[in-house]
Amino acid sequence: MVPNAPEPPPLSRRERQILDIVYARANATAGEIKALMSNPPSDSAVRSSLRILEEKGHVKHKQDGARYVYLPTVPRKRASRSALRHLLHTFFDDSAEDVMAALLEVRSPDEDELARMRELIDRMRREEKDR
Amino acid sequence: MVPNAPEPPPLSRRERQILDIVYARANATAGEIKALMSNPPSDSAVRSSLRILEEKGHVKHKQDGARYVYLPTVPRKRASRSALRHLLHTFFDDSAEDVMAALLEVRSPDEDELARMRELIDRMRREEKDR
DNA sequence: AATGGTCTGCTGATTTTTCAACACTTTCGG
DNA sequence: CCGAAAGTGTTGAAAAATCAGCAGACCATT
Repeated sequence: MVPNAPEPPPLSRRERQILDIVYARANATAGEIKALMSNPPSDSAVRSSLRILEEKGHVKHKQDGARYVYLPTVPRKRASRSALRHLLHTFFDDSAEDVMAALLEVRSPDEDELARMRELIDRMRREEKDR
Repeated sequence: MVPNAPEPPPLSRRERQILDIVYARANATAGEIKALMSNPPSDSAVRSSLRILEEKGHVKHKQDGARYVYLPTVPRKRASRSALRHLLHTFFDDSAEDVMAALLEVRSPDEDELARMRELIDRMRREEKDR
């Protein structure tokens, strides 16, 4: 048993799928979530899973007329950093450089985006110099 | 129903945890996997899950004396690109630049690593110019 | 008011996942 | 050689996940 040892993911398969859709969209109704699924279960199955996600604290809902709009409880930014850390550790030996290489390969950014990415690095280097 | 709509993750919670450990280490015995888990189940529970992962085709084993050493069937590089794409889509609206910003924040690379990352970008820019 | 469509909440049946006990085999150390 | 430790393979029970049917509520239209 090792400190910081991985716990199993907290969400089941369907829960994970649904929460990912909610994060990708920023918010979603049950109907929207269902429409975004390939081979979706019934309406009520989607709704049951959302209710469980809410009980577990991963989403909350706002009333929109008669409908519920579901939102993630953990802000996207925070969840994204956590997911990124997990990715770094699992597949990239915690190396930022290796993720970057993969990123460039996967996304093939255009000239403008490359320039902006370069500027992010330069800005951080400047900040490190000021330290 | 939308083209490229997300499927639920193919692995259950415990399966996911175990496969992530196998990827992080490159290979592992059942005993090693168990040792790396917080609050692990019994030996035989870990082994059962590994056997199911193997039946599902996610890992294979090599015999090492009396012991099995488990390896991922999908190469780490390929799995990492797939995971990165999913991360991009779920949390970053498919923006490489946004992932980079998160990466810099999460990892706080040192001067050497920043320089190497910058060089990756510059190399890609050169390649784009040659196109 | 009646009707149809869309929604929520609940429930129990079914399926999947998780688990550990146990039998057996192999390896290691005294 | 023997016993203990470490390993594999199997199995069935318990727990968790998944599902859809259904009742009722809400909204829009006729």
